[in-house]
Amino acid sequence: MHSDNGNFHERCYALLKQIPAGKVTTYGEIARALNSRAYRAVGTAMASNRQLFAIPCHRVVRSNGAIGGYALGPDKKAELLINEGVTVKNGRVGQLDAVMHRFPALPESTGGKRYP
DNA sequence: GGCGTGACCCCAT
DNA sequence: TATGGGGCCACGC
Repeated sequence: MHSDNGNFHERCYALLKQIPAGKVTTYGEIARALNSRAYRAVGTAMASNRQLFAIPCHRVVRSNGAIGGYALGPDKKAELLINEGVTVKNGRVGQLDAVMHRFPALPESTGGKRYP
């Protein structure tokens, strides 16, 4: 149709902006929110992010609770999360379920099947 | 046009 | 609780 709204990357950024402070999400969750399995591409999008201050990519952690990677280093990422109120211990997020942010379902995927 | 890479995820041991 | 192996997708060269 008209256009795909740019790139898959931009959609990830849009979701990141919807994450409030004190909350975090996972790469897989973002891919899920986009109804895709491109968890790998999500990470690539973060790595491609040049606006660390505009896009809170530091609020994205691994689904296993690990901090993950960061352009300024994982240590800096943990510090930012702690500064926002997220409990980080030994480079891992505590109670990830408690700080996990949930995204709304996509309008085109509402109601029926998801993956064929 | 095709191939390798990567801020990953899941399961089995 | 760690560790290893296999699989998935979008992007750049």
